[in-house]
Amino acid sequence: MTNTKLPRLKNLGEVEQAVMDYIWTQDEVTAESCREALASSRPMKDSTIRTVLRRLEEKGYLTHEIEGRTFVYRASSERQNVAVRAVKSIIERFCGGSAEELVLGMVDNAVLDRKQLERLARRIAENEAKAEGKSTRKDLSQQGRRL
Amino acid sequence: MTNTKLPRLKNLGEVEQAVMDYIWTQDEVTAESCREALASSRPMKDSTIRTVLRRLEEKGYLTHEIEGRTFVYRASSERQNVAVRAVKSIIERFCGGSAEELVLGMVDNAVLDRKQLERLARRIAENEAKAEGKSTRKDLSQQGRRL
DNA sequence: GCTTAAGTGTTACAGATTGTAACGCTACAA
DNA sequence: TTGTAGCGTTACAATCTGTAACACTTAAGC
Repeated sequence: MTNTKLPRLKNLGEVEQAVMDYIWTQDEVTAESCREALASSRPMKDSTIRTVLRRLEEKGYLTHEIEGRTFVYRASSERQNVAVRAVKSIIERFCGGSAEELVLGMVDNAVLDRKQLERLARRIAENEAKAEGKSTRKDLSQQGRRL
Repeated sequence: MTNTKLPRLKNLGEVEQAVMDYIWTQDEVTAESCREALASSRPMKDSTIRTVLRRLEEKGYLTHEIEGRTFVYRASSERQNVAVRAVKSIIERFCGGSAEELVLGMVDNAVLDRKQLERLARRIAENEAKAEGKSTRKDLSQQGRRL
């Protein structure tokens, strides 16, 4: 489980990506807040940004609720999960399914710090010990992480 | 260094991706070998696959040499590097540049095994000790890794 | 109640990307 | 010298993206 091969996320265009990048830094956005935020680097009419948002929702990146009569969008999954999902797909494609070498590569390429990695390993090992199977550990993603 | 923000790799279409996936499992391919390999899941005329290969080369994913009169393609960068690069871009986009939480997420999501992670950390720590700054450690990517 | 404005839905459209391939040219092999 | 393996050129439709106008709806103010 958690292993069901989800359909590959559709590619994002440049603007779409930019919008997602912004949204991932926010909790929620409206068309307007979004438009304003990107205005400097990317001026758009409001109908434009709304189209983009709608499309992103179609592609499964966003959901919206209606607040009053305003659409409030938020990233449909947590960033982390999207990230992990994306990485997963990379791992499948590039590394024949094994993440190990990838992480090594990340260290080699200074994407990840050796110390960080050690710390992670320790941290996980500890948690491992305590948790001992009861919490799926999935919940961790909810425990106020910054990611 | 190694940190120069390379231009975002262009998106790949479905077939393009499939072709790359295949090529990444090979050392080198020709249009024909490629076509055959994908034939079952994706029959293509040879002119088709050749167009795809050419486009992939344009996008910087492949290079070719001429052997006799045959184009021999190979992935332009090592898989690992491409993977790391891709992951890097994900990290930038999703995680504000920090890989740490991502890796945690990978563990949470069973992408990476806790044991693997520990092993990695150890392995790296050891290597670290020996290497002690002389080899950039970049070279490791050359040391006959399976990735 | 009527008017207005904020906010959504619908529709359009051009340019780029992708998948697919026919055709034509060139050079090596028989 | 003739077929043919293999490349180069060109095409074309479908889809994707960026961009936006315009029409519709409804809460709010007059």
